[in-house]
Amino acid sequence: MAVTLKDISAKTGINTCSVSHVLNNHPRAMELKAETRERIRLVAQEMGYTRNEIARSMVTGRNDVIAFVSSDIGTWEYTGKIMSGIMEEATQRKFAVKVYHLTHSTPDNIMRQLTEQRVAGIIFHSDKNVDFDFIRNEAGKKQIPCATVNLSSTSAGIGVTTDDFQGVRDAVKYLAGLGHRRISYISYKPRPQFAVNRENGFIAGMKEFVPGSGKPRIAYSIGMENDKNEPLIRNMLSESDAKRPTAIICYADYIACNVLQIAYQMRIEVPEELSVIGFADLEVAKYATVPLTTVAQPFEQMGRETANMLIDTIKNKRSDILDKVENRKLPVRLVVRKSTAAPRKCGSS
Amino acid sequence: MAVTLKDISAKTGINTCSVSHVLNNHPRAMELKAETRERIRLVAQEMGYTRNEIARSMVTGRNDVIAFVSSDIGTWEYTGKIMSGIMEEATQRKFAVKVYHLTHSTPDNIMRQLTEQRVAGIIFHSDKNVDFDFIRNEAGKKQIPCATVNLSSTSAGIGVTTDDFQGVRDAVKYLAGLGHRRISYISYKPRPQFAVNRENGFIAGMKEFVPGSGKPRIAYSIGMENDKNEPLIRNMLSESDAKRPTAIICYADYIACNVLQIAYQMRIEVPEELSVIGFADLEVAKYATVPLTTVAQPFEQMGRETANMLIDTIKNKRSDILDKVENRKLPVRLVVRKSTAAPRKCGSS
DNA sequence: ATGATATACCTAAACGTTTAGGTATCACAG
DNA sequence: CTGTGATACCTAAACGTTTAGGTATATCAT
Repeated sequence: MAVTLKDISAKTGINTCSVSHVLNNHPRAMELKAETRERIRLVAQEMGYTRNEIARSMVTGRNDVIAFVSSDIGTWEYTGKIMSGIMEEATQRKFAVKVYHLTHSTPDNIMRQLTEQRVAGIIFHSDKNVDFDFIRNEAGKKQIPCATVNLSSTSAGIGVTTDDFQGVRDAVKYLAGLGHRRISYISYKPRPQFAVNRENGFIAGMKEFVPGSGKPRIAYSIGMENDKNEPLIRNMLSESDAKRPTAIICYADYIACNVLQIAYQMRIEVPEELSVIGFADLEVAKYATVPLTTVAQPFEQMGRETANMLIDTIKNKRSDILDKVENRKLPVRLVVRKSTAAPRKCGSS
Repeated sequence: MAVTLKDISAKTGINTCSVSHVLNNHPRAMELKAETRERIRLVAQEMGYTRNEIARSMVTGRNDVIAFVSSDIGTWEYTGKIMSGIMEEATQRKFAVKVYHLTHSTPDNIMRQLTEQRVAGIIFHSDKNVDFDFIRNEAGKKQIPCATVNLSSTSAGIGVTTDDFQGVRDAVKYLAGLGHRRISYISYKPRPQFAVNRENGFIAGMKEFVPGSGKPRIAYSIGMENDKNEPLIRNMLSESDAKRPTAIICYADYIACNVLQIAYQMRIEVPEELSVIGFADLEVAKYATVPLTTVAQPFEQMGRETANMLIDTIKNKRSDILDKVENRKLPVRLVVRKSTAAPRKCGSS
């Protein structure tokens, strides 16, 4: 169907391998007359030749494709940002990206596809740690480099996350600076690694910046669904004025939005009577009716750096490098919007 | 490196092609003794054989990969949902999905990659119509089936969108049913096809359900950035009580959120004094402080149906089918939340 | 006239499959 | 004891590249 080197060879009278050399700018193409080279290029152009990467892959044994395996495509908005970062880096380094959705397939099924298709490396991304171990082990056996992104697992390998600890600690510092002392934190119940890190950031921040504030006040959400958090938050905001927190930090923007919703229903004004801080900086933060102060995670950069590390590993592929451990924690940044202010009673106003 | 058919052949003493037949459950495998088949399978298992799809692709001339080409990865939250739908359908039909980001590359560069990598079909997705024509033409020349998703272009080909007209018309109908008569609409200035369709839905709805309401009130936003719409909206809400709209329908959820923000700043209560309706049903709609009534688009379904149509085309590949025109408009659904209610003055309350 | 060197090409083989066709052995009918 | 058909395999070639090596001709010094 498509034009092949053989077709060009037939038309120019030059053998396929010389044609190949010319069209790939292989050094050996220099052995041919400049005029011949020109003629080959011209004919290739005219006939609409595009090289067959599949055939090329077969003979070179390389396949410049990385796999992005995720359980969260279409679930969380940030997954798209991570992908965008991966794509940027991959494109720049001449790698293509294939996507695999864990939800539509079992891990072993995906692992089979990945090996059959001879992907050069795997980037894994999931909000559940469980699936990963299987993929990581299998990839290890098959010598396929593997990295994780936004997955703060404790297991070995290469991976990129954000500095969750620092993020919440910074938030506490900022609130303390505004004069807040009764700060509560909403954490996440199953306590995956990232939730633990954020929680520890809160505890450390309170100890450091609000000394003498006693036992840190932490409540546990059990998930993102809107209604699940309502009792928890309502309870938190129903305390007497003297005990009620003047600020709440949430482990996620969505939870912070829930707080805003319930505060609104309870006629508690934000930020005058209550400051609220989220985590992630999703669109909901910008578009909340009172725009949300939040800890912004650099999702695109996470994607870029993960792809970068993975492709490095692929390119220096040696078995010892497959066992390398490198975890990068990218710094996060507090974005101050309108949901935070100095507390009413104690302070300047 | 990896185990090949030849290795299995060597170990079992059976030639590669018979081994191939067995491992692919090819009918001709039946020519072998059951015992031999078992032995081959066992050895393959033991040696950890996984077939090389690259080699297979080369000899069969097929490559079960579809390309998702988008300019919006990481830009709009719904892109992930569309992808998820595509992946679901593709996985089920044994196709892999490669992703290409228009932003990190030029259209002709991407088109070259697509042909070099011999993808079987292309799904195109962009908020700008421009890029598409080039890709569509080139794909046409190369006989690569091509479909669009969420791109209401007027050009030929296969594509899936939502029924934008119906969506806004339904929204008007619903508001009219609540007793609203002064309904304004915020449209989008460059007026791409989808914006025109939604606008026409508004005009038709007003004519049908709010007869005698005069010239439809339409304002034009010039984009999504928060600050760009503020003067427009502020202006709209600053009219005297007798003239101010009691309801605003927006062409997008983000704009509706802007309306909520500004209404809040202006102390106009939603929904008591103002009803607001968005379009898309993104996360911001659920998490707005007053959860937003909006027209929900079935993004995942769009993805599924697009992939479905594309793969059908790939499988019956004949040149005449490449010119087929099929545009599906999926129905949308009004999701009523808390940003809409009967207007205060005229009506039940 | 001989050999060395450079120039401008060409050939053969390989990558790992699949496809289409071929063959050796045996049982059994006539 | 010849021919037919089934059984259980095997061989050769192809897909489109790339890699490594080979060769024919011309040029020039000795």
